[in-house]
Amino acid sequence: MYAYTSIMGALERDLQTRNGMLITWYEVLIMLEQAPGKRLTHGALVKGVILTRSGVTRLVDRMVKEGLVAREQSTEDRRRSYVKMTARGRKALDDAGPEHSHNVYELFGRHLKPEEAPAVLSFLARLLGEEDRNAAVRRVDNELARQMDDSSARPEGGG
Amino acid sequence: MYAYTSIMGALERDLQTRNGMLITWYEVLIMLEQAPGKRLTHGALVKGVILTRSGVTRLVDRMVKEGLVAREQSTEDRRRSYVKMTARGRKALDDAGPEHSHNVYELFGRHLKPEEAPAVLSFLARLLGEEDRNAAVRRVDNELARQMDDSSARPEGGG
DNA sequence: TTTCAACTATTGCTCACACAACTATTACGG
DNA sequence: CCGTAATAGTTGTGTGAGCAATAGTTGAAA
Repeated sequence: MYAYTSIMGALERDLQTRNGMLITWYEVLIMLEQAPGKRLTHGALVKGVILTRSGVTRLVDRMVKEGLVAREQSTEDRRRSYVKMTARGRKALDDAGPEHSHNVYELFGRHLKPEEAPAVLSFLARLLGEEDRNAAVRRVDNELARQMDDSSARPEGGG
Repeated sequence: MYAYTSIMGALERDLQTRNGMLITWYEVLIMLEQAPGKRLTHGALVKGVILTRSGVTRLVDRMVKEGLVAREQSTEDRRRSYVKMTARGRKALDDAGPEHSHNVYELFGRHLKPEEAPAVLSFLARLLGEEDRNAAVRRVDNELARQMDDSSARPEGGG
C-alpha cells in the first residue's frame, strides 16, 4: 500500500510529460470551460485542482504567460480576480483533448474490464467522497464511464 | 479521469504530512528490512521507489543526515554503495508502522468492501503490471490484502 | 468613521524532484 | 596492457509545490 500512492504519483508524472500539455493546465482549462460564464476565481480553482492558494496563483501565472488564460479583476469584489480562457487556451484545449483521452485510455481504460468497472468506480467514489473533492469525483466517474464506452466503440482509444 | 491522478497525488501528500515520517522514507526502510542482508544498492532502491537515480541519491542523503540509514561502500565493486538501516532507522520504522497502517486503513481499506476487493486489486495489478514495477505491485497486493484482514479483525484500523 | 476580523490573492523561502552532465569504476575487445 | 563502452552514483540547474507572512478588500461593530 505504501507503494500504491507512489505509483499513482508516477502515473501522474507520466501523464504530465507525455505531451506538451501538463495535466494541471488541462484540468484548469476543463474547469473553465464547464464554468458558468467560462470564468472562475482562484478560490474556485483551488477547490477543483489539488493545489493550495499559492500553487494556483503560480499555476495561473504560468498559464497567463503562455496566453492560455487571462486574469480579470472582479468589479464587485476587488479582492477577487477571475480567470478566463483565451482563444489560445480554447485552441490548446481542443488540441489536447483527443491526445489526453488517448493517454487516459492507454493508462486506465484499457485495463478496466467492464465487469470490474462498478466496483472500481464505486470504490474510488467512496474513497474520495468524504473529502471536499466531490466535484472532482463526479468528473472522474463521468469520464471513466465515457472511456468505457469509447473503448468498446473505438478500441484504438482515440476520442 | 484527469482528476484521478491528481487526487491520488493529493492522497499521497496527505500520507506524507500526516505524521513526521514521510512515505518515501518509510518505503525505503521497508525495502531495507525485507532485503537479504538488510542492505540495498541505490540501483535497487531506484527500482522499488518511484524516483530517478538522482532522486534516490538525495533521498538517501537526507535519511543519512537523520541517522536512519548509513552508506557503506561495496568492496567487490567500488562503484556501488550499499544503504543499510541503522538502529535509529529500525526504531523509526517500528514507531511508524502502526501509524502508517492506520493511515492506510483510514484512507483505503475502510472504503474497500470485501466484494469489491478482487476487482479493484486485479485492476490495479493489471494497471501497473506492464510497467517495470512488478515488485511494487506485488507489495501493493499483499499489503492491501493484509489491510482487508485487519479491517475485519480490528475495525479500529490499528496495526 | 474608525477599527477589527474575515477573506482573496500574492510573495519569500525552502523543499523534493527530474534531467542532463559529470566522475569513478568495471567489463570487454584488441 | 590500453582504449572504449557500460555501469553506479553524484552534482548543477531549473521547476512546481507547500507553508508562512503579507497586502489589499470587504463587512460589521463600536
